[in-house]
Amino acid sequence: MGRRKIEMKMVKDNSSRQVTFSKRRTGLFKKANELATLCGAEVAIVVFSPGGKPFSFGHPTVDSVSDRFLNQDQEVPNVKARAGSSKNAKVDRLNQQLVDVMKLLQAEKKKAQSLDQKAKKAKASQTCQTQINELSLHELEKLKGSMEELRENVKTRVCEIEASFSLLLLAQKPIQEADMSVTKKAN
Amino acid sequence: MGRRKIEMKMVKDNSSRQVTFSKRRTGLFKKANELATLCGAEVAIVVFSPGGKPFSFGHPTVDSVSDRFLNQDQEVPNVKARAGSSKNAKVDRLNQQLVDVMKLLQAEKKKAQSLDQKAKKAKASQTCQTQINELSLHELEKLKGSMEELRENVKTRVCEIEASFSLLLLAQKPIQEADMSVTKKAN
DNA sequence: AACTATTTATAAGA
DNA sequence: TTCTTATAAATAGTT
Repeated sequence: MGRRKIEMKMVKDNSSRQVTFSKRRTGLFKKANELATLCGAEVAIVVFSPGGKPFSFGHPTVDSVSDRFLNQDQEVPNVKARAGSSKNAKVDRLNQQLVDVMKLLQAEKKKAQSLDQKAKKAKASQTCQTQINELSLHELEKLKGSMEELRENVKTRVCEIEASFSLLLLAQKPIQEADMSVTKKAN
Repeated sequence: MGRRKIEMKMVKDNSSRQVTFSKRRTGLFKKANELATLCGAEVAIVVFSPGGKPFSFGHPTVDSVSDRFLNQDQEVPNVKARAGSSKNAKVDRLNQQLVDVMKLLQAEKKKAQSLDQKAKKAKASQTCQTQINELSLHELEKLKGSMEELRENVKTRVCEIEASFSLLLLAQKPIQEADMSVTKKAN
């Protein structure tokens, strides 16, 4: 959008690139502001310059928007049980694992509920100092264990899903590059 | 930028506002993509439409960028050129959601660790009956909350993955249906 | 969803 | 860096 049309490739010259970045970042944030103003939309943008400096724009704030994004409550989508008719075994496998995770979560939910109840009981009998002290400590330990267990279980499941997903991607892109973007840091 | 200049105020007409949102959101994401491409910058955008539907753009991914933003101190990750305008948008989306889950687990893990430490502290000061009684009860409540939060977050993520997965399955079917199954519920 | 008259963004240049 | 300006790109209103 200027004197000349430019190719959509990385600007080679370091200095020009910095200039382009500044101008375009300004433009991007302006556009974002207009979108928010005109449409009443919530917008959050985070940008790192080629030099690694962070910039952000948020309406109302970066945090509020990203929070909303991360905690999107969604109802449970109906599981399309297409496993039987599928031609793709890998897909079926992935699907099955998702079901497994759901079951796992259900189980953990029950477990957590019983822990909740015990916690409430403990709180109710708070008047009895000594007893509750020991009890709550006990529950604390159990809760800790439960939490670690839950964390481990979910982590395992996610790893499994991830592995199958990589397979799936590879199957869909026979000659293309492996999807490194999925790679996670191991815990 | 059109037939007429418009005031920078909320568009009143509901229908026009939706149209404006669609057009401008597209433009915003395109600009973001250009910024990332031309300058090698990392960009993450999250937008909620006036109707509450979430949209996002990330280069390399929303999560990698927001993560870097939140933990500003890490080294510069290499930018795997992975534009949001990829051919296989559905796969990209699913891919990203998997990354999301991993990120979530990381966060929860950290949280759980800090809770563990507090629990240990509580245990260490067990000698002081009254104090520990109150403290452990407090931690018990926090653990409970944390656990519920973890459970909810994971559930949500799994739902999202499942939704995208349904999409993927549909996309693989010869007779493709519109991907309404992935439509997010307005908040 | 396409079209186009205009406005806006911006690549070069100063 | 900031400003100027010729031109490319985005888009508001229309069909």
